[in-house]
Amino acid sequence: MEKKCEKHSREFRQQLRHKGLKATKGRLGILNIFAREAKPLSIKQLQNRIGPSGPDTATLYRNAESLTAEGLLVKVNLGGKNSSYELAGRAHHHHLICKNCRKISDVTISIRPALNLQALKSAKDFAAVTGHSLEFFGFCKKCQN
Amino acid sequence: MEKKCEKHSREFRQQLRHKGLKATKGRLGILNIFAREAKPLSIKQLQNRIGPSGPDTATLYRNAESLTAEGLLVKVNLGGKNSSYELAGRAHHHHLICKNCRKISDVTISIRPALNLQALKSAKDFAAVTGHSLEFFGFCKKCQN
DNA sequence: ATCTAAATGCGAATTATTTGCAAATATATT
DNA sequence: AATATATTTGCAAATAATTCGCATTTAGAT
Repeated sequence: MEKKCEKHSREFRQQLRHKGLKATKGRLGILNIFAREAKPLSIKQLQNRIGPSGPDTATLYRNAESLTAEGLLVKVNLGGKNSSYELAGRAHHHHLICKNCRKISDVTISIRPALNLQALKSAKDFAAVTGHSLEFFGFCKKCQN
Repeated sequence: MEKKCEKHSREFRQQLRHKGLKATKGRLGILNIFAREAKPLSIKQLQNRIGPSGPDTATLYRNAESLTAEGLLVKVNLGGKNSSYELAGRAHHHHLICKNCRKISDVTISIRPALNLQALKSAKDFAAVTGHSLEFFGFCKKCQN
């Protein structure tokens, strides 16, 4: 497990350098957290995982932004009042959120490629559809009542 | 146009009463704004439309919440850092947002009914999928460059 | 080892949203 | 129409979420 972390770190270090971002301790820490937990995390959650020795809140925000801009993270839109992020590079997927306990499961949608096309056809004043945000809401088995 | 507004107001008044909410001047004003402008509006945008004589900010937030809870408004998730709302009761639709100028167009997706089902099948630890949020991003014709 | 642009910490500033409470008011009741 | 009462509102202040400015530090190039 120590090894796995280091393997990740090495990869992350390369990716960061490749994108022109410095491979700081803080950034590697952030990326490792996301690698360990394949779920969207808010800045606050990220901060809790990293602990008080980690980067300052402002730095976390700045890094979430720069890492997202460079495509190492993706911003996820879970409907709460704060943004969440997760590691990019995983297969394209969506989320299903329990409206009661906020548990999140990954979801894959086979008909997904057709969506952007349909959207573009449906809005005549648009020239391109570059992406979408699709999140599902419901109840997990524990919370069905 | 005066008449249309008043017709709306009468309907809204009934709906509010039916839901057990008082038909206050503020609420009718809010609903009329949303009726006039069939686009998602943030609290701040709503406030600008209503002007300084309208309800207090706190009241706008409270009403957005209560009207959403009772199903007269729907909360929309456009990825910004603040929530938007629009009038419920219109045909189910999604939005396409221009990443440059933030223009919003309505979008309808024919394969939509299949989505929730696919999501449920895809997440084995969930008992039900009750809804989803689907928004598209791209560039409008004016902003394609 | 040195240099430099990029990144960080810290505190303060914004922005977004919520809360407590007294005053106002929409409706049901008389 | 006047009254009673539970809801709603305004206001001010609290909290949460995010951003900014700037002096200091540091990763990576030389």
